[in-house]
Amino acid sequence: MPDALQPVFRALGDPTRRDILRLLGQEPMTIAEVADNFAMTRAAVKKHLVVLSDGGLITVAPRGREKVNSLNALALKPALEWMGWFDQFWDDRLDALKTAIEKETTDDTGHNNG
Amino acid sequence: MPDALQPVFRALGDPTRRDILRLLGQEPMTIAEVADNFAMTRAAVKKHLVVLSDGGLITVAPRGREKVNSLNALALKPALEWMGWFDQFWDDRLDALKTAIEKETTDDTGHNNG
DNA sequence: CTTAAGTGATACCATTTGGTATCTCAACAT
DNA sequence: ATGTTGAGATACCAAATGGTATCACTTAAG
Repeated sequence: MPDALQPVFRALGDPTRRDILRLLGQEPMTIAEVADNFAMTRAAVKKHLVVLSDGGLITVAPRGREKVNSLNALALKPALEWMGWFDQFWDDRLDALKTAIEKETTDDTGHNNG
Repeated sequence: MPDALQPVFRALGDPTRRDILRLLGQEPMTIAEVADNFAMTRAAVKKHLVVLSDGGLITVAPRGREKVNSLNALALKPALEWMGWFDQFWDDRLDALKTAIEKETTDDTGHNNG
């Protein structure tokens, strides 16, 4: 898959969807609850939720006749890591430091602490 | 400005534009040089470059009759910082640690969540 | 069963988007 | 001056996008 993070960036490309993510960061919500925070119909919000779900940014769980949408912030990591590639242009000194550290740890478990 | 980072996310929403950014990360290029790396016309690439420039992700400098496009990775920071808000959902333990440190200075009630 | 509430699925619309084709302008080489 | 090359500007097109309206389905409540 040449560009697996396209659905993520695609989902982040709309301000309403970014707002929805922040909203769901507070607490899981049904479609109606989410839609109550925006000046558009439930159907429109639902479309945004589909795009978000398509990008893996939210998970949807049925609760009776409702659908509870929960944030899955972990899906943001690929996009964040893609951006991380550009760190080298922000601060070369810090990048040199990281490179030096990486040379010491030839382990490939991919531990990524901040 | 309610959403100043919209142009940035908008620019990142297209895979071609993300590829262009990586490409310009190697070295500044003219429009023709950039277009030489994609299976589309110069005009199409130019449009992408306009979007990227609109998001501040690249800078354009004339050199003779050519236009040299250079990466401006610093413009990614607002988007990165927006994503940083979701760090709290990635690693609760780290967040709890940070919270604990903050509590040391405020001497709040010892309300610990498991 | 009947009714209401929450959701899913279409159909439809206006606008944006990604792309090409084409023309013109500016700069370099001869 | 002339021809060539890089780039800007338009016009144009097909497809995607964001949104509404509407209807069907499912679940909860009487």
